[in-house]
Amino acid sequence: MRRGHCHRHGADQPCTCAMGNLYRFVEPLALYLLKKRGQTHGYELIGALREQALTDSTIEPGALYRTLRRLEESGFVSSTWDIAASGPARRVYELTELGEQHLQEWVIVLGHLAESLAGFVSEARDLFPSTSS
Amino acid sequence: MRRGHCHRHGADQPCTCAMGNLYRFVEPLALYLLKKRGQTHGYELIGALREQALTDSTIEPGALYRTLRRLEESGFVSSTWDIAASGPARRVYELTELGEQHLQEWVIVLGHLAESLAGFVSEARDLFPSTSS
DNA sequence: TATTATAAGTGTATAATACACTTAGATGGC
DNA sequence: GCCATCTAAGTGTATTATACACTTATAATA
Repeated sequence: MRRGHCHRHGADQPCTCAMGNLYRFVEPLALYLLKKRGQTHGYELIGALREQALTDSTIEPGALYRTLRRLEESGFVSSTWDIAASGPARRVYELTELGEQHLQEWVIVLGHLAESLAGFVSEARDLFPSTSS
Repeated sequence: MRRGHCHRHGADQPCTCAMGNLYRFVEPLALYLLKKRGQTHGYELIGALREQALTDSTIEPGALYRTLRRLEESGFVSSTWDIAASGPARRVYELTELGEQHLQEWVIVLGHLAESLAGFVSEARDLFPSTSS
């Protein structure tokens, strides 16, 4: 997306697309959804991510599938093929013990980030004269 | 930095370095500092960024200099050379009108992100049994 | 039989970061 | 005068994350 032009969300208000590539937090979101749902497959997570996204950009299927692959290589999730269900075979993922720990680490890191961002936003707002009232 | 190993912050608690490449928010931080300080040069901003960083990783000189260059190409800042001061010549930056608007957009976007992150962290914490008490 | 929904990807370009390295002016110690 | 150090502004290049398009294949439905 070219900076300053967002065709998806219009010109009503600035959105992450128009600000360049913002981190989408695919990894912690995937770990969180796996923890919450127990077992799931990628395609189902794609739907869940449409409602969970932390920015106003949606997370792409490609990004999710690659992230799941990497999480498995790192030992944070394990997968098995489900060929019993109707439709194409599903690769069913599950959090490992290590993955649970990793999610908890993400929660700590993102907690700090949320606080820092809130503080920054508050300080930055003070630099501009209030337009309301 | 290899994931899971942070030589800078030790093993006391998870840090952004060990979680992979997290967005460092160099652009909004630079815009904010320029708004706050009026006129500054890159080297001074590097020092300021050491105290303002939103993650526990410091922002690198290389990233800042490239960001300032890009901001100028986009018309968000303007620069002039200061050869009067002692030492090597300084490229002195200043926010433009467009840059002020862009900073305000960043504040809106990061405000939303801070809220989303705080909500996510809160929901994720609920998935783990409390260890305290 | 053709279309659509489901499911899991790959290809490839751009963008952000990580770490190392370079260039060059000024200052202070010897 | 010479060398180390501080100041200032970069560049080189590899890795990681994202963006968007595209492919493959199974099953259900019209």
